[in-house]
Amino acid sequence: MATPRPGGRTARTKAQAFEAAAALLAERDAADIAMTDIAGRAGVAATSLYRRWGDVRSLLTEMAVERLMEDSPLPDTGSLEGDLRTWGRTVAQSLCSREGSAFFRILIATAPTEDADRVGRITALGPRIQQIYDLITRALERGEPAPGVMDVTDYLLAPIYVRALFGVPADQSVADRLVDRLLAMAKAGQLVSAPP
Amino acid sequence: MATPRPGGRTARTKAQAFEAAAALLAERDAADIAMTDIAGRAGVAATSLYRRWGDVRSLLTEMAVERLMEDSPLPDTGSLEGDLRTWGRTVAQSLCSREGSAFFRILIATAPTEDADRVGRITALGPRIQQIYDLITRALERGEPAPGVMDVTDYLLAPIYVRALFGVPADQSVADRLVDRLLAMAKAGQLVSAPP
DNA sequence: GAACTAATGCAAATTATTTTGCGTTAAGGA
DNA sequence: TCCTTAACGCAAAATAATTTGCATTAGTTC
Repeated sequence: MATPRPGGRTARTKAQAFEAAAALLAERDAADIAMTDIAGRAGVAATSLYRRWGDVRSLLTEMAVERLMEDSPLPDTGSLEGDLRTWGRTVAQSLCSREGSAFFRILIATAPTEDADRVGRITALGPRIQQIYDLITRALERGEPAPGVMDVTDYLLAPIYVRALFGVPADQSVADRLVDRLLAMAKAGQLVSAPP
Repeated sequence: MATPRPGGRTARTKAQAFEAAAALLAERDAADIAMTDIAGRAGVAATSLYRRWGDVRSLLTEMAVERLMEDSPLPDTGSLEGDLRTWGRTVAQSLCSREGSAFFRILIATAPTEDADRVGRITALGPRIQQIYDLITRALERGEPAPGVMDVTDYLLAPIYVRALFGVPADQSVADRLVDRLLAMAKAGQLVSAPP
């Protein structure tokens, strides 16, 4: 039978490969990174990488997803405003750093275009959507009025994403302003407040 | 002296190459397109393409920029609301089509990460920013109150871009709703109205 | 700690990509 | 029309990327 071995050596190889990939991505463009380069810096045979990931794209994508998820955990401040503010700042800081921006762009660049891919593309957006959903659900459970998931996506996440993609700096004040306006719109009753 | 020859044959080669590139991009992922493939479909020698564009990335980028600019011309309806609505619909339709989405992702994927690049990355965003600027300037000259360029970017362009990138469909009603809320915010005085 | 085998490394073979040299075609100006 | 030469096509050479076969290492189970 085929018994998988996630232990010791395998995990070490993956860690080395991901670290090398991240380092290379920090110094040059994704399109200029070859499997050979990653193998060389990681101190690993290129054959191993080919056998495990098939091609550079897959390796880079997997690495980027893993790294991006490590950042921006879900806060719990007790109020929607506090949660959104904290989360917005974290996301902005994570994505607009040089590293975060590169990871994010990798996800978009490598997302397949085909039909089955829609799932793949949403994968990149998905986890954050889930976080938004959780924040809103908690607010509604507390009895607070809250905007819909798509509203938060449109008016908080999207502006941050666009800044990250195009290299426009986004500090805390930018995130704060976005949150302020989102909440103002929600209070003015302009956004749909759909309970889960 | 080196006299450039943009005429006949040169233009034809470029047109054939771009058409082939666009066709290939419609059926497979950008990373799976080789210079050889484009040359083959275009009925052109690969050497010519290498000599002119250097690599596949440059060719695809140049093509995508050209094609994206052909769409979404600047409207002039006489009112800011009308202009924004028309323009928003056009941009949404252009970017969220299968083809437009692929072109747009190419721009982001191939934009260099380095320092000098900031210019390069903004290139993709730039033309639309200019359009926004023009719309707003016209409105202010008519005496209409108008939001700032970054406001339109954040609340109209960014949501559309994010939908395009992640494959979320965006029809006219989505664009219309975004415009409505943007204008509502502007009227409520929440947005900075900075004259040029 | 011995047997089993997934995962790795290494070298050679294979395939794909990119460059180079040179003859040919055709645009642009006289 | 004729001349000049930019842009092209073709074939061969040079590089780079990927695959394959086999020996070796080291988790995992018993």
